[in-house]
Amino acid sequence: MEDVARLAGVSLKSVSRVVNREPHVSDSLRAKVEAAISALAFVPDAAARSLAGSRTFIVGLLFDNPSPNYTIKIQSGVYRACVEQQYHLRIDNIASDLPRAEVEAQLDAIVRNSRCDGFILTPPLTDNVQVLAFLERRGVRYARIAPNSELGRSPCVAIDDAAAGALVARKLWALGHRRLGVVTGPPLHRAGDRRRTGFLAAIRQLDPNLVVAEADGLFSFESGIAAGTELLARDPRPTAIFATNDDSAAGVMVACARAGLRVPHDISLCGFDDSWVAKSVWPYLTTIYQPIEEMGYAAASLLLDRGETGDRQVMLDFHLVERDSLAPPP
Amino acid sequence: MEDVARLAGVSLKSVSRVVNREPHVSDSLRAKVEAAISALAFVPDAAARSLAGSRTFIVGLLFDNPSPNYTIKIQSGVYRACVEQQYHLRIDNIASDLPRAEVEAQLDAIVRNSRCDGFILTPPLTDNVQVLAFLERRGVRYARIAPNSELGRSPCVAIDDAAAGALVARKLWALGHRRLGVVTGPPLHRAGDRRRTGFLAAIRQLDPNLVVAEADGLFSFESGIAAGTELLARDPRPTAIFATNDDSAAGVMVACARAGLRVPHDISLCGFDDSWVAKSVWPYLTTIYQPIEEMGYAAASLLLDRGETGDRQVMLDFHLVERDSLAPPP
DNA sequence: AATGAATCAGTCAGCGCTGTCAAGACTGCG
DNA sequence: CGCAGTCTTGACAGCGCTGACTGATTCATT
Repeated sequence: MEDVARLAGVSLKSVSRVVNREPHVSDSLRAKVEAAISALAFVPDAAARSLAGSRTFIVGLLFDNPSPNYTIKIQSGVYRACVEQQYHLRIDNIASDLPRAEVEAQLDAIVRNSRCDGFILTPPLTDNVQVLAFLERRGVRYARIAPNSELGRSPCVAIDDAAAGALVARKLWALGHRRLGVVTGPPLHRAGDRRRTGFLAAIRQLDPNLVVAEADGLFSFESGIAAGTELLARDPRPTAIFATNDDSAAGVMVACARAGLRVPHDISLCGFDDSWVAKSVWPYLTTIYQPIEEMGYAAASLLLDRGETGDRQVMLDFHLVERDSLAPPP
Repeated sequence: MEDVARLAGVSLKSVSRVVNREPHVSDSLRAKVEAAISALAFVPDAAARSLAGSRTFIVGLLFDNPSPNYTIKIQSGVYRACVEQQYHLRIDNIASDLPRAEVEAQLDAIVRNSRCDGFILTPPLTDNVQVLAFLERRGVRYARIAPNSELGRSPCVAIDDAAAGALVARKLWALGHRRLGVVTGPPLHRAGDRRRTGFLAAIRQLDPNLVVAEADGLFSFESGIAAGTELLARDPRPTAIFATNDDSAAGVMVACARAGLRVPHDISLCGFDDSWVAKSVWPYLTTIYQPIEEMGYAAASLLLDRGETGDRQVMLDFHLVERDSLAPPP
């Protein structure tokens, strides 16, 4: 930095000002310093910056019980935002299904050790009030991905799960399906439940008397097989099933195959997530695309735009990815 | 740290010595300091440590074109090792299929910005000679995961892919299969090729005259469908197929279903990786388990045990996970 | 024209550690 | 017993930056 200052003919502090984009710097000075910086390929020392200043230039990404596909996408989005803003990314796992004290101990260790400037919370952590309270008590900034409670409490990014569920409902209806089934998500997964209620509400609007068959799933492949089997045993048998995530949809597909039913000829199937499984099954799964990578990116941006932009809540778009698992009823 | 020193009645430097496990520290002093440290729940400041010392306590994990399942497992292993050794983990993606200069530019930025104490390379980066040379030129330590060339060049961890291929061969043989097929991996994937050649060599040993049918795959689901379809069209049709990774095995399974063949009753199928797909298909896939998480852990340990243990090359165990896709020939 | 407020640039201490050097307390050996 | 060599501890500078402060201008206001 000293070299930069000397080359630009200014003080150390001025270089620091330019690097940190501080206000009250004249254009001419900024230009001189920037020229010197690029001439010398100067890279500020992160350690010194965080030692001297209060920021650490590290963003912490907190996962709990991560599912690979989801995790990797979130991570890459957050990473992209970090690179853009010259931040570093730190990943931490935490087990939130332990007793309260232990969860706090883990968090405490992470917060103390990492000294992150802020954290990004993913589901189901994102709805864990205990975690939120802890972070707030410590005065740590955080942004939440796909929260389903206390939206206004902190910056967060999500999609409208209910509207997405409704979109699926209208799509199946438009194809002519009138005997419908839904595979639910885990009891505590609020987003999953919103997909379901959005779906049901849209159907109710289309035909108040239509009863939709429901079977409990856990967002896993195995639970999908079980739920699918259960649904296929109903009389009348559904002609279309909406599984509220892709993994359980893949399970339903297996249940169909075992029941001798061809997708989509005999039965239509729609998933949710557009995760990697959607293209690891045959036929390829029609599903709702969630911009997971974008959500990570948006959350990190929210966290790093130090309150400058007013918009603390970002709703992202979803859409239906039409592949090969939907057709009119037989 | 000052508080710790005061409480223990020693100098700052002595606390530093204990924290850094430096030699020539008496037991009594160490005990005093450790007591004070835990009494005050002292956590050394990473920024100050790296500013004052030469180390940064950061490990960089480099990915190129990551596949979610693999990535997440490697990452969690590396993470575990980092936590144990009080290191931080930094993740970086690099696109290695660009022109040489651009690859170097990316690496340069990462190395300069992150100031990592060392890097961990994953495939296919792990075999990229250009990257290795760059890192060495910069004097940066690195460890490689699953390399397939120049093993002695740096610390690395791998499994014996050829032996694993041979294990599959003997297993299928023992079940009575004599008409065999193999789905290969991408042309440049050395580990995949070693699985294949290990398999072929073992078969040749069992019966020098037996010809194994081969079809090209790319480690993807889609390529597995194509390769499977091709193999099933052969005359005589194989009674058992070895796909050199799980994704392509899942594709083969679809090809079987489309050909009206039931796995494992009509045809046996074995994958490789024991990735998450292996339990997202029906029937569950019999496959070779690779300790991917352990590989990450071992690589990080290798990197952080600053040359103290002599063993610079770690071979990890694999094993056959017997699930439901193997049976005697019909 | 005089006053206060805002803008721009600089000085310097110090963030919390570790490396270097040095001094004192031992040890073993002739 | 004395001396060199080793072990154990401490004092102190300084790593590369930024925050707080200060002074010199310029601008807006009455």
